[in-house]
Amino acid sequence: MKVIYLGKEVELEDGIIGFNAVKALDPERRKEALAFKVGERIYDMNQVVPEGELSFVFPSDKEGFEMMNHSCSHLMAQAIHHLYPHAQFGFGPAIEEGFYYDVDFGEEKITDADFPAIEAEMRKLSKEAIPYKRKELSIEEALEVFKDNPYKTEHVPELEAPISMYEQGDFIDLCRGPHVPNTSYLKHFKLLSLAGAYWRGDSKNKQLTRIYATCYPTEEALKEHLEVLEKRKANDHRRLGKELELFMLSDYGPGLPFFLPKGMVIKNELMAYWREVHIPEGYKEIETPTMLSRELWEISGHWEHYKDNMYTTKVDEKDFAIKPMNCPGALLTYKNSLHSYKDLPLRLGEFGHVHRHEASGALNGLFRVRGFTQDDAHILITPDQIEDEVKRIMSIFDRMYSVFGLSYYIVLSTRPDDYIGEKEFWDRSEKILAEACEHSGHEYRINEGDGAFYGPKLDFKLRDTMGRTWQCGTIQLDVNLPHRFGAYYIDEKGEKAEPVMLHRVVFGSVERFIGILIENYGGAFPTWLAPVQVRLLPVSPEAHGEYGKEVYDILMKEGIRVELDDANEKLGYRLRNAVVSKIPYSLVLGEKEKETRSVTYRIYGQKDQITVPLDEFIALIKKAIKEKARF
RNA sequence: GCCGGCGUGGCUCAAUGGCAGAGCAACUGAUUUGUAAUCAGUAGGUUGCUGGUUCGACUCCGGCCGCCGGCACCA
Repeated sequence: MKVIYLGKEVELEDGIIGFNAVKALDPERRKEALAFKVGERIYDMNQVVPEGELSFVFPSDKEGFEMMNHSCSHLMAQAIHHLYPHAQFGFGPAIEEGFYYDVDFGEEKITDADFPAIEAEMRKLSKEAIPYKRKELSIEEALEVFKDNPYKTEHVPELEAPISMYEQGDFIDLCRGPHVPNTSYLKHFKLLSLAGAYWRGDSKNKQLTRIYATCYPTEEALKEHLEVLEKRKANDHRRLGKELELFMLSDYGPGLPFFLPKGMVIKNELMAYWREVHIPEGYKEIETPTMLSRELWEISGHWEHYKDNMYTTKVDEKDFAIKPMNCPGALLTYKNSLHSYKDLPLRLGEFGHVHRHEASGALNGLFRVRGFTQDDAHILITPDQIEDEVKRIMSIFDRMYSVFGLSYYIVLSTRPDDYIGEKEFWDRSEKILAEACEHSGHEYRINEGDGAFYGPKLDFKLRDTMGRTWQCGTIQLDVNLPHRFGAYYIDEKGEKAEPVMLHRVVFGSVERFIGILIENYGGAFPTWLAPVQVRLLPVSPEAHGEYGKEVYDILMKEGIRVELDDANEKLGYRLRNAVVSKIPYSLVLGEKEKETRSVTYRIYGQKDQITVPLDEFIALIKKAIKEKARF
């Protein structure tokens, strides 16, 4: 039999299994190979090698890592099976940085204090080098094997026969495979956390206990990963927000962030930047009320569909709701005057402070809050302006995200089952959005059927320190709301026509975006965003404090955010404070500087001391601010 | 909302049934400082709230609130 190996044709005996193939082709690494791959499919080492392009999977490969973790989830399940014989197993897949298994422990309560015992049992089983044996059964046979497990019993009939199983000693599990040859390949693992997870992700179902864990090829790699997890915590925006006094949260208003003076600087700078970009793009800024009457929310449909998430109140026997979205208000402003097709696109921007009663368990720092500011805009266009407008918006997104050095991916959500409007409108819009994604040069995915009932949408996802992704920007097409509000424009023929509305946000929630930025910069903001841009440090406050005050006044007048630290402390101490506060520029002012009207600056994260005339420093920092450069 | 964990001075953490403590920060004084922590002193807590068990509760138990990790949610 001939196979292609490393681009060359090689001869292997017919019916050879993976173990023997690696022995023949790559004898040095034969003990490391976890599996072999022919074409796109991965096989266990004891399976017969079919014809095609052959390669081997090693622990260092992405596929190898995934396999190890998948096999490790079976190992963990076997250990749990030994310690908790009544435990029933749901699903246990590999995930990006490890694996989990959903387990029904019945009446038994499990806490992370039980982890060491499970790990110990896993280690014992690992030493026994129990082989993973693949079996293929009919549906009836599989149901017989799992007759006591309601979860597998539910799952088996949904699969196509033959049903593959993997048996390791006294434990058997339903599984597509492939797996590492035996449990001794898994030595460096750790159980990480415990969580409740609904069976099949449906909150109507029973909640199982999910155990998250991870497995690495070597002890060093595992250690390294655990260190990464620790380091990520140091960049957590909640921690940095507290340390740097950017924002706070109070028990008096869960999910309702307070912006402290330093955080407010960032928020204001972001809004200023937003205007700087949008006004020349033809956006007009509006402001609509925070609270509007029930009748309005009935027209928009929110009263019926979104009431559980709205804060409502009764005034003079009349129901009001605090806005969870800005669209109805924006449409009222649109309807305030008559519009011709010549007015379109009409771009109405608004920093709208909305409130939504999110589930208590969903709240998370600035990422998920109950009150937040959307950098919203509602754009009213004719149906044939969709393409052009979407492209314009995407170029704004690209421009703005790149200023922050943020990478993102796009998700296109298409027509759901319960859509409204013409199917043709949907097809055309989806095509336009998909093309826009392709031209953007960014990674994009399609979420089939996940669009809103009123139109397809593009979501822009940014990643946080912990590797979680958060929706920030979005572009949504909407044919519903303009219709419900009876919005129209006069077309070329002098007839009334219904506009299409685009909802779009770049930051999404300014609060969430700030959270992402805090983590992205590790709290060390570029000069233009830094709450304090310059800290002045007179060498001796007594001798040089006067010059310090002079420089302070000059920089203040130039609009630079400056602080003077003339505390009665050594220079080293005050410099350290400036560094810990992550201030971009620390300026040392001593005898030399005083005499020559100069400053000696040191940039955050660098050790160089550079002395320049004061005027020159002002010019260089202003340039950095103007260009939104880091320094 | 659900599962599990957690809640101690402004911050980070200790004390596990027996007198609530440390470091940092704050304040006072000395020192007058040249690139990541000068020294000494002072003050600061009804241990999230609430009910119970106990001679005695930060510690054990119940309820509530909040936070954290997930799940669900995010038209």
